[in-house]
Amino acid sequence: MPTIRDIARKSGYSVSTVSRVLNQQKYVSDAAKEAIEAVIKQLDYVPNSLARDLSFGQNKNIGVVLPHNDHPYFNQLLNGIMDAAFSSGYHIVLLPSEYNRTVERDYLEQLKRKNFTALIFTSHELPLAVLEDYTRYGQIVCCENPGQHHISAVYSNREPAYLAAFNYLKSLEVQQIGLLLSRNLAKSPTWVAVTGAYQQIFHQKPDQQLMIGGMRSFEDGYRAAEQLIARQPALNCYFTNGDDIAAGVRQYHLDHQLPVPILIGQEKQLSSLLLKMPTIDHHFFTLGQKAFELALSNQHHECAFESEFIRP
Amino acid sequence: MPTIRDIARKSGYSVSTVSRVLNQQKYVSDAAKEAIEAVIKQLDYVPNSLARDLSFGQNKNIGVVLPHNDHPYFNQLLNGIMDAAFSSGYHIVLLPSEYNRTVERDYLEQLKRKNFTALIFTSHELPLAVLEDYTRYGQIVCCENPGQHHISAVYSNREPAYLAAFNYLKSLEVQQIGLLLSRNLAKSPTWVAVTGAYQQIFHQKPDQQLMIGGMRSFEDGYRAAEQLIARQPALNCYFTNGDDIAAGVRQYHLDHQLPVPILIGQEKQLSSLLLKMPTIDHHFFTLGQKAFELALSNQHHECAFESEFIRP
DNA sequence: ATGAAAGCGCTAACAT
DNA sequence: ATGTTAGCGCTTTCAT
Repeated sequence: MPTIRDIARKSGYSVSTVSRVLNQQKYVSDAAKEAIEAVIKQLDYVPNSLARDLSFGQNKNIGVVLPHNDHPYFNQLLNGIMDAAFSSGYHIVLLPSEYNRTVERDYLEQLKRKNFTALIFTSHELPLAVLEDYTRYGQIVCCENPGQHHISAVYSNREPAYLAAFNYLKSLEVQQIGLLLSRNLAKSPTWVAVTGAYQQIFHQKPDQQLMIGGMRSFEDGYRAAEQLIARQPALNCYFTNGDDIAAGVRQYHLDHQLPVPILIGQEKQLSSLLLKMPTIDHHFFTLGQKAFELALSNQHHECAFESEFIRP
Repeated sequence: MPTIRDIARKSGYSVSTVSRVLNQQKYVSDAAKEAIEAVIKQLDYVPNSLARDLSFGQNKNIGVVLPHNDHPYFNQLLNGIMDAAFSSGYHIVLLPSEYNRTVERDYLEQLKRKNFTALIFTSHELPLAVLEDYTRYGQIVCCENPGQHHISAVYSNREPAYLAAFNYLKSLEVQQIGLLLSRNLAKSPTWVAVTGAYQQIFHQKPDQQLMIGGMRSFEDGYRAAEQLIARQPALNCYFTNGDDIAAGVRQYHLDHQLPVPILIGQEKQLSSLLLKMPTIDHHFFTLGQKAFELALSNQHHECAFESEFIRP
């Protein structure tokens, strides 16, 4: 592989002049430019990125930490990130965390080693204080409200949409509501927000027996319906964390000659459109785009969107 | 940020000794090791990856070229790749190509610049000869039968499963079959394989009017059913390129009081399990794992699997 | 077991 | 406009 020195020697110019034409800088005569470019073409030369990165002190990689990639939340967010990254010259590195703190910590250490220019946490198990601590080594963006922590963030304010959704169900005079949620943790922000909104509207806590977490797919919804119906045969209303999950619930009802239930989806997947059910749009794609934007910035930013309750 | 020289100075040892303890090499006295590690901890030092990569002549990034990420084919393949990469110390860089040759060419050039150690093409628009040409700059793995081309490859032999599927439909004495396929190109390998198998079993070409390409999702299946039923109201059998697509078709039939059709899915998504329909497992996850393995190897390998027709 | 020094290939400050 | 050279921070050969 020829190096910049080879080009310099063969063209009769110096390395700095070659470097100048490579980087399209000023102060290069047409003659020099032409001669050098000829040699470059002749020797089939391309500059070495590793050397360039070392010299520049950083590479063009943005790490994206995500626990797994089979939930629309991560898919849509990632698509937004990719979309924004596409024409930027930056690369997206996929960093699976599996909700493991040690793994997350390792990625932070890699940021310190300059393996990435910035890190986007689509979700995190580590305390925000830890993330904050690493911001001195590179930009870090998280996807939730960082509260007091000095971390760049993009997130959607979910409460209003949740309130609207429960209000809608209240107006339908439903008796019981199955709550299908994402994480299994009662302390997760989503869980808290949903139960909070529920209480505000119905003036009581949701029935623990009708709550299930860990929902990711159509299949999960199907099985959840099975479980909940066993506990409460008359159940015919579900608030779910995804359109596909709702579709699974619906399928279970259909398959077992139960009346089609009242459903609320989330993520605004196209299935909600087809099944004509209400959904909640958290604007994850847009969030992803914004997250990437913040990752490139070196200032602190917080960017809040508003989730939207959508009736068919 | 402290460098290896700082550690050397402060510990009283030389740079090379420090390097030895960093890389856990032999020939370091316990005293030296201890002293050096103390200083490392004290100064909160970590080695710089950029410098390391330059010195080593390559980084630990594997680029994965994929046209888009909303088809289970790519998702499952990617999951397999990620799974294999997870504990390897290598990173997966997502390289969206959008079926664009110029973009693909650019990724190949980046391989040449040593921006990646290897490249996996889950799909490619560029001729295989071009990919082959770039193998001198790093390992390249493609996900189809490379034929005469000297490129490492993983793929699944689809024909037997297609034959089995059509045989199954024949045994059911279906009159017409809607064919829902992936790409819109009549020359794509899949298209050729499917129509070939069809002809072998039914001794005639499939009806062009009942073929639709570009299927990616539940929604696509739903709309395709709509179109095909308009052309052929009695249609009640579909061979599809995905379980979700089949699910969409089924939904259309249900929503329009049409009898539930005979369906064959693909990709062995869980929906086929729930909907109790036959499917074809191309083992994409396994393929992905293998693709990553080959990416790390510097020899030429080809690895063929066998697709599997699965009856519920 | 330890150290000195020569790269790795490029950028950029400085000199001419 | 062009050239010289000192880094960037690490690994590795070759001495000792």
